[in-house]
Amino acid sequence: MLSKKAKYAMLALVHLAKHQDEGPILISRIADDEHIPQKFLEAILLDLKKDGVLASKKGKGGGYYLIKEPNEVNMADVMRLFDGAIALLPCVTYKYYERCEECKDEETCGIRETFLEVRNETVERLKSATIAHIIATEDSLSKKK
Amino acid sequence: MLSKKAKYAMLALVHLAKHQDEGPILISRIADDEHIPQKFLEAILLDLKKDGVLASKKGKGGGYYLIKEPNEVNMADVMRLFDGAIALLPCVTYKYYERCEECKDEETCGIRETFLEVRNETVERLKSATIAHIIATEDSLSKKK
DNA sequence: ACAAACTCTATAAACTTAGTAGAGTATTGC
DNA sequence: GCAATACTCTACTAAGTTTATAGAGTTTGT
Repeated sequence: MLSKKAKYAMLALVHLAKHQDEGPILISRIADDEHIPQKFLEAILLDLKKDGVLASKKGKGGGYYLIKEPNEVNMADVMRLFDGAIALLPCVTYKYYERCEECKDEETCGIRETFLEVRNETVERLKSATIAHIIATEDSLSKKK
Repeated sequence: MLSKKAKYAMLALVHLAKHQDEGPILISRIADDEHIPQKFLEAILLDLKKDGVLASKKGKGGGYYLIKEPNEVNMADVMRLFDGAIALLPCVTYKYYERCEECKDEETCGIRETFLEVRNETVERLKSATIAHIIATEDSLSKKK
């Protein structure tokens, strides 16, 4: 399962993209609008800033804003930032690779092969899910309704 | 991430399928061969028994054995049994459905839509990953090597 | 100077995971 | 019938993670 952190981060990013033309957005506003505990959100936005997705301005008129284009920020990266690996087994991750202690032969492990395929599909799908794509999806879902 | 329970369950099931012709298999043998803590494995096999995948025999000559065909047992079911939902968001699961507290409108949520697609792909892939399929994969990987 | 607003550190409750201990129950072989 | 074998059940626990909260600190604009 996605952590609350990752989920909140995604909501905040979509919010920031939607209000990109309004200058810096207050943490308190995002927290209110998206129903996220403010103090918790502060830490999340800070992480996104350290990761180079957002920037902030202090003092009056301050707030957070996107510094990447909405089509350059994808859910795979967000998920990795907050929840670590996307794969369901440590032996099929790239960045977080870890051998399974109980594994006899990784190269011929059928379970590994299965979860490698799942991982690849998921990563591909999440990479194509950019903020821009999510907003477009929401527009299209709204029209149908 | 997959829990150890689910991983161990998969290893045990593959083991049982491979030795299906030898009658009941001892917990201790599976634990030794697959490098799984025995006491932990006992609980896992019991769960699989309650779920109707395995049966057991007590006393001398006893042990566990498959009562479903290897092509009828898939990793989606195993994962659901031990780890709950396969989906990454509670709002896109069928059996474990839960509304996201912070969600404004589920029907038009772009994040939900993304993770619904991921879920569907993953479930499909894991359903096709039966024990029989995993063993066949291992055979084919061994030959390549 | 002062208020606004982000930043940083510390702490904690609740929950989950992974595993252990030990007594209990059923079955087989002799 | 009895001893050995092997699964079953209940209870417990250590460690780690998640989801926060509290409060002091720092920077900026006017």
